Amino acid sequence: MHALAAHQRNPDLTRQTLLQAAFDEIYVHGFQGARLDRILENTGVTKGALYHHFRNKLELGYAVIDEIIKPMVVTEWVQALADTDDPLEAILRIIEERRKEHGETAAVCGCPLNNLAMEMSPIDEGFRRRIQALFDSWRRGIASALRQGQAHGKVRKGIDADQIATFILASIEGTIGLGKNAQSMDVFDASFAGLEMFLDSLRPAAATS
Amino acid sequence: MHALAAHQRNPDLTRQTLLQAAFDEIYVHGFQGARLDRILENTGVTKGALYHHFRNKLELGYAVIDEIIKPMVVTEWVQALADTDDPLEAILRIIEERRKEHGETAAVCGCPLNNLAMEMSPIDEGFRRRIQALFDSWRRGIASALRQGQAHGKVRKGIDADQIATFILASIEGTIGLGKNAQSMDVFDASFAGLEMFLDSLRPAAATS
DNA sequence: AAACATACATACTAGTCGGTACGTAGAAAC
DNA sequence: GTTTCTACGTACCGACTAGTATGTATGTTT
Repeated sequence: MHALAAHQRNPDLTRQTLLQAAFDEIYVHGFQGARLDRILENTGVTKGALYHHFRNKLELGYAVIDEIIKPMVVTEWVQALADTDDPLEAILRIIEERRKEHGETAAVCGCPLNNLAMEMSPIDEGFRRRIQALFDSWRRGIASALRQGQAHGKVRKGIDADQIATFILASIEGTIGLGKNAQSMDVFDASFAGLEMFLDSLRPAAATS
Repeated sequence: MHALAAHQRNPDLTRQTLLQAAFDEIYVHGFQGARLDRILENTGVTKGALYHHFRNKLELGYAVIDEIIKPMVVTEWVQALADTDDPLEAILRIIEERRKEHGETAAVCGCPLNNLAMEMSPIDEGFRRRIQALFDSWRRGIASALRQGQAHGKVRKGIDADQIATFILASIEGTIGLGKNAQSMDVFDASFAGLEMFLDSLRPAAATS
């Protein structure tokens, strides 16, 4: 609360504070359930400031995707997979890292991108397109990592990297989603073990390491 | 619109009409985004009738899960899997059946149960518990079908049926979710092909059929 | 230091939406 | 046929909420 100092002036910080608070609010309540007043209360920013930086609620939502969620996908997944020789191991490692880092919140609130996808895709085309673009770059990141893995003999050559990447992404989101609903790590772990099994089945038959 | 005749009296029909319209409304807009006025407009039922049958919006939402969505899960999945010897083939068949039957709507709006799970799990415990119970029976249905498949030599014996069932369920929901966002069958098909591959990997090594 | 644009702050509004109060018509009971 | 309960119908309200109008302080330019 009151993250900004009393009467100092710092537009970039104000904007960033609003974006982060909006992300948190949307993360828990969804976009439609998000209340601007709650964002203002949590930041100490006034309504005038908010509407100075963003034209309306929808633009704020779009900005959250473009400036908060997109960098998350890029750094946590696309870049993290860019230079790996063993994508199958890397994917499992990233998931476990994220679980430790985000902790309880992620278990309860799930994946911010998928939440918005489920809520807004049928309702608002602007949201849908932005979200689809992110899922697409995420999927392409996995696919090119898989191809790199194939080149290094860590992944079977017979598989269609794009197809498998899509399924891996779907499995990850599904796993997070089930865990979010159950709010128990057991469900998440069970599904995660299945994913691990599937990824193992993508290894070349002979050489294991 | 105006699904009920002018001044005829039929409380059971009125209630059912409201439930179905509420389901449709929630399916598209989510529970928070659902508007009672729109439900009334689409049915021709008045507000007095609605509040005669349901105490408030939340109770209506609960009733939609208990009386509309739960039967869906039971008939379309639990019962459909109950008496099969080859669950892997059955799962693929059910998904394709559902795709043909529900058609465009399901592609755009996804899985009603998963939508509510993503939206309401962190917000309302009553929703969360009901949804979790449905996912649980769904998962148990898959697991017992897998065990039956193991008994009939259609599924490898080495696997943990409960674990794999959880992952299969997660993959299904993830696949539907990605397809919903992309609104193109290509994405759905790609992920579906991956699921098919995974299910194939669960077959016994030697005997194929 | 005057002029101007940016970055807020405050007060208010128009509209929406869940919910309620109250009335009434039809059906069942007696 | 009167009472009584169920099943609605109508009108309205209070709370909330996105958005706005307008004022003002701060930094920048010239």
